[in-house]
Amino acid sequence: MSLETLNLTKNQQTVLDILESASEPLKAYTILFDIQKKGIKSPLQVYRALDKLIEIGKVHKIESRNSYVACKHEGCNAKTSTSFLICENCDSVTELTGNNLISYFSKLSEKNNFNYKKHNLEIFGLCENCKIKN
Amino acid sequence: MSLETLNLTKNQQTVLDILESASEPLKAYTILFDIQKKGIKSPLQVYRALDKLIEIGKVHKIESRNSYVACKHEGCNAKTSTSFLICENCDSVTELTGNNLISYFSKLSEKNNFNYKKHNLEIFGLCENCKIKN
DNA sequence: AAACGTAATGTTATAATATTACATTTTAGA
DNA sequence: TCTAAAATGTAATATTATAACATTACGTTT
Repeated sequence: MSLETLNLTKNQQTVLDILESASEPLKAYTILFDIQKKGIKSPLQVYRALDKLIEIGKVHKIESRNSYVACKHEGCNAKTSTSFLICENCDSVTELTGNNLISYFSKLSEKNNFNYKKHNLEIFGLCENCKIKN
Repeated sequence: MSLETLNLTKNQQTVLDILESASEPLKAYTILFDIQKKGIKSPLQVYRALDKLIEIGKVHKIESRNSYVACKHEGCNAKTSTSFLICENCDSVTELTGNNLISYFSKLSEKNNFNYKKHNLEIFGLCENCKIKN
């Protein structure tokens, strides 16, 4: 269970490596293009690796952009819920963590007679660097 | 400017009608299939109508599902930001409104040195009906 | 070691979602 | 009525993602 984060397969490790070395979220076909020299030839190989990495919480998907980002948090609990600050200028992404959001959304859901399970939050704006420049 | 919400074109009205009569979000190609008898033949016609309807706030996109939902609020201010409760069982969607979320997210962004512009929030769980059944 | 079970892989094809390009028509407003 | 902006029609194509199925890798049980 906890070991599965350690035992990545070659394809999974290859995909994770490229995501971890990227400064912004990558698209699946960008990943595919970038690692074809490492033996990954088909989209499906990338998507399967991504699926697994997402499942174990090492990678998150940015839904509104169809792109994928490596999680920087040790033992990230965001296997299901994710919260991001996304810079509209440079496309950099910061992941928000902690349980405050979850409890806030749980209460909000309750008020609407809704049983909270998980969430995706994407906040768009300008990151610190780009605020200064613009 | 404010008139444009009243003067929908035929294609726009056709797409809006089908979204308004649906009980859950629809996908673009589902819309296309459903209204081919009304003279809309190509994906582009649907996407253009959707673009316009989204622009004026009559329709919102559910990013994580590539689907589209009609807004039930008069003069919805969610032209850019949207917040949804999405039932994982029946796919029904409730839109959250009000400025509480926006101010909450603005403050949260500030704390992270981020300049808030807009957001997408998707909360997944069980709606009132499905809570009871399950 | 041999057989087995499970997860992962490789490969081809295809499905599903969305946009580009460009010629034409409609519409609202001066 | 003229005109500029918006919308339309049509074909082609780009982008994102999955289905189907045969094969391989590898740990576990005999």
